[in-house]
Amino acid sequence: MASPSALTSQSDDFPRWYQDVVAKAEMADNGPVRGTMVIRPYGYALWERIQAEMDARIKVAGAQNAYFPLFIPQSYFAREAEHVEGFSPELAVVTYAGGEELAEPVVVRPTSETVIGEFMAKWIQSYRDLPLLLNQWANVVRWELRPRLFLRSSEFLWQEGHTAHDSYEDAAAYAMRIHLEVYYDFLANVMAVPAYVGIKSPRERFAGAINSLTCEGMMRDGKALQMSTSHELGQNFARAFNIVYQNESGQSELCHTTSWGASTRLVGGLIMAHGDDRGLIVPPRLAPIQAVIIAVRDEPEVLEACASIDARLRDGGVSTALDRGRGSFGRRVTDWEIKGVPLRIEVGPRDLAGGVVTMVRRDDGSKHVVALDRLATTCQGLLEEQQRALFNVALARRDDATTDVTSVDEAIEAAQTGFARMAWDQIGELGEARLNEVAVSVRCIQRADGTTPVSPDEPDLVAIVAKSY
RNA sequence: CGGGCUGUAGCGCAGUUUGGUUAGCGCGCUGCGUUCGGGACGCAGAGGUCCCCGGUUCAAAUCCGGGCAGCCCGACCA
Repeated sequence: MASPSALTSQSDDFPRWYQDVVAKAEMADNGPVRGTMVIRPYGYALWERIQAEMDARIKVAGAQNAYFPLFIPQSYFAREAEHVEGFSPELAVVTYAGGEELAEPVVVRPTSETVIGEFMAKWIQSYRDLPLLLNQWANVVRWELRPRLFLRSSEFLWQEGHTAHDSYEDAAAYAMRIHLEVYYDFLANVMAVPAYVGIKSPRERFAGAINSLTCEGMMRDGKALQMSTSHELGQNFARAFNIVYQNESGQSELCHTTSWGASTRLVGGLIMAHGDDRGLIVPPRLAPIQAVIIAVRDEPEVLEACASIDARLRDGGVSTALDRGRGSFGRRVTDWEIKGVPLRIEVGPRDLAGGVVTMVRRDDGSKHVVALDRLATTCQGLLEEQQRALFNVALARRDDATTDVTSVDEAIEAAQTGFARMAWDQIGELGEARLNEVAVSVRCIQRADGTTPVSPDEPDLVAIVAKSY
């Protein structure tokens, strides 16, 4: 049955729908300074889940967490020409502190290649010190003129990995490993987002990198969102910061470095990749609350039953919330739907009389009457099914909205509603410029089988073309 | 940087043209009661430097001058 809508519908006005979800699911607010963001507890809980899953994968890949300063000497940026050029428009610079003008202005980090490079140079002496694999969880500042909560804010949270290796091959292999085993794996298996993987065109590459790997997700309005990046920095930063090591025969050599990151933008991606007209849809493996137990009535027997169901589910490893029946049923249901909780467990007098509860999946709204003695296993089963279904639905949607084309004009047309796929060598620099003129871009370049190439010079590569956030 | 628009309760707005008693409305909020299987309702309440400064006037949210802030479009940047 159609209920009066709490949100602007996606088809009506997608950006407005997004803002409504962020506000009504209590995820974030605008901060007092334009472009800043207050992340509210529910939004932060989602970020903490993202952090936990990615951090575990990062550690499996061998990197260790560390922390570097927020303030970076301005002179550091000048050392790598492309890097400084790329970042200077969005730098926030402190020129006055401690009651006086600073002798050297201090940059608020937009990314940490430079400071970390400085310290890598200090810590690396010998080939025995390599590879050096670091990661940090931090906030960064990139001054934004057109901010949007989670997607583009002047300050945001992220993870940035920085590594140094003794060879180009080792560095490239590590960047690829992070790209696939941390980011792609997390996106596919936790966030249920089937990302297109590939490398960035030279034009879209990170400032200072020799190659950038990317995971591009399709949002429900058909636009692309870059969900992670992994960069091969070659010897650019090693040269700028003198990151050298002695090889086995005693000669000094420059390191090869990488950097890679994913940010709170992923929360925005989560909203737009799965959300529907009823609000957010959180995949069960990511959900801070996997099941909400709703007391249909605020009555002692019902509340008691809810408390015992809650305890049993927690014992069974399900993270739960308990809704104690204050306020109207419909309103409470709607509020939990907006928050995207995967499973709603309704417990009312009618259920209890029959020795059952009613479970409702968030993704398809299907109702399941479940006997009390099969609570935990059924709950687990429905969560797992929903996790799979979300990925499969997103994959089908992505493939349906991806059109193979043979000309730039066709690519532009396809990009109005989805993605276009086209031979990379048929686009060329000129074609890419024409795309950019109409706010369409080459999101990534991949092999025909969809895997990530190691260089843009491989033959027969295809480009994924779309509008983007 | 150019053009357009807007600042009134937590949010969204009306009122300003034509100055006039106590500045309203919707949502939200507080209390009580009835409700509760898909966004409930009644009654009673709380909440305002009408962006700021100055001027005109018996009287300014309203008229005049100056300032500040924000939004949209364009340009720039990626």
